[in-house]
Amino acid sequence: MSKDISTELMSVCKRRGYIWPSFELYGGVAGMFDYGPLGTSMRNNILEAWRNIYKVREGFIEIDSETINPEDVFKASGHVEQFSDYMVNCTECQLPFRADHLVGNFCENPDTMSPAELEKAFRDFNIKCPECGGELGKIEDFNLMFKTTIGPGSSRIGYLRPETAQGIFVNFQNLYRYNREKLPLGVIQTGRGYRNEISPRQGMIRMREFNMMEVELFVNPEDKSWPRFSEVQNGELTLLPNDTDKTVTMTVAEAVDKGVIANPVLAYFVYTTKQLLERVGIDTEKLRFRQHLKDEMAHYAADCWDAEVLLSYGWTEITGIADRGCWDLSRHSEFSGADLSHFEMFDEPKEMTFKKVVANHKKLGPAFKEKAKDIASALESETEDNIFDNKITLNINGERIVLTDEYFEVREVTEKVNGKRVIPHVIEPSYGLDRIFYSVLEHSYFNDEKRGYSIMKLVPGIAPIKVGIFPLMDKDGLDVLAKKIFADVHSSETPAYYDDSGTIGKRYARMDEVGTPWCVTVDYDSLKGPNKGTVTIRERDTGDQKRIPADDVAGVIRQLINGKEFSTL
RNA sequence: GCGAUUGUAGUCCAGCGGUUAGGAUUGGGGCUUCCCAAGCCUCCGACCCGGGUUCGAUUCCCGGCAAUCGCACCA
Repeated sequence: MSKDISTELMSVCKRRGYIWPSFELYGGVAGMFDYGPLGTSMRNNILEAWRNIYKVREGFIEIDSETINPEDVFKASGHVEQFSDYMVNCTECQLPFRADHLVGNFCENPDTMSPAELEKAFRDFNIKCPECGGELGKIEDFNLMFKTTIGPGSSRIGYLRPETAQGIFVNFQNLYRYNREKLPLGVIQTGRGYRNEISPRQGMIRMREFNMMEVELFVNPEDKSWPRFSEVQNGELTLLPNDTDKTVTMTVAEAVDKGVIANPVLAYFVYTTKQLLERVGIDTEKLRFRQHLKDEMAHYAADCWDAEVLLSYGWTEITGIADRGCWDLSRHSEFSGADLSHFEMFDEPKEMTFKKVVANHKKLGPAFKEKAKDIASALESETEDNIFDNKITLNINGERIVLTDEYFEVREVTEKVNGKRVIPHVIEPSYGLDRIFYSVLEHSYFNDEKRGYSIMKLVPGIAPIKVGIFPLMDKDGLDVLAKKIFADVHSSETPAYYDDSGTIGKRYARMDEVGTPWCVTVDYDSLKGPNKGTVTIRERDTGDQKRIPADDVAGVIRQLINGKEFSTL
């Protein structure tokens, strides 16, 4: 496939109302696109297909959180550190470098230095380009998050979220309680994310403001099975594991058994992703799952697979499916101080016998007065190991207090333990909606030499318009019947398009170009003769026509959308 | 961010230091029993933005913005 395809396709998309580059009136802004009427419909259809799988089939719960987040969230998530680098370009060879890395051998804590300090260090230590020895240019702040302030003044820093995931993590306690404190807990969210890309390229593939469909599945770290795994175990996957450079085809069960994919739940959602992409019209011949390379994987990720599709731009990531371990919840727990763990009940309570330090309140009270309460609670968290010479040394609000054994006793107790606390692990299938949208268009786009124009072979479920309805001529009562059918179809909640302009061929062509799967035409036979009361229905991809009763159009279209074969009409 | 190429109706392309800026196609209206972009008539629609040179710039020069490609970055 040549580069021209994307140019041609974007031209059709712009002309027909799928996609418009944003702000063209004012010269345009790179990496930003608006969805036109047809694009908006199709995008909603893809989103609905995704919801049908995750919300309906899997029973996950959906939320909608803020796009502007306070700085704390991204400090915890690591984005503040990870997305903010000082960069410097060599003035000779133009290669960019992390400024803090260059001064690493000369300065303490280079990552805390300001741009001015870094530039001073370049001069002081005579640091040159490590590649060619050229002079280094001026330092630039390289922040991929859009920064803003919340409220008046500039004290409260906020960022536009670079992913929707954090909105789920910061709501973990609410979600966990909503789910009645049970795992697995599947949560989904769609919405926009923002990254101030340095150099957006490849049209809709790298956007500065983009739409995501994210799933965060919280599971017990010790149980990465999945109840419906058996339903997909024989499904085939095209995989590109990170220890080889060629793709292998194997079943889901094989991938897990051979340890290619780390665990069943991850494998299940890799296959789910294939199901979704196929359903919305991705050509599975041009789909593969590539495992992240060891050094490419985030340090916390246990395993990560990207769904990649072959586009005119080359293999392009459109979905990432990662086992993020306990990283996200641990970080938010650490930064917020909140308990984000799950209480895992044992199958049967365990009797555990251990030695416990018990405070003697009767003695403590009179001896320590108002300090007694703090001392007692500190005592009870002590263990036998800290008793030396029958004494325990405590640190109460900075004061060192030594207690003899008249103030406590060590008792052997037997307690029933019902379970333990664990930090859930996160399985994250994260879908780039705009990339999927574009990929569907590219995989559906065919330049039909015979017809002399392009066809968009969208799957019916995704097509923004399901049926075009035309009177052969805009007179003689043909228009009356056509308008009635149009109203019928709309009454059955099926998007249709009425067209009475120009010649019939032109109207078919228009519908083919935007991907409408069927067209219905009212002709003179519809009004009189043996075919009275029937109309023609035409299939987009073949051009084949059948006659069906005019009254049945709405019903037939619904059947066709639901998968009935056109040839059986 | 660097380099190369480019920027004219919705789309594709032509052109020029002084033009009513040209064509094709799309789009609107009309005619035609009109089933695969048929034909005829008719109408609407553009020189990316800002400076400079010049009597005069859509055209030449500089800068910006945007696009395509390569490098880098990002995932």
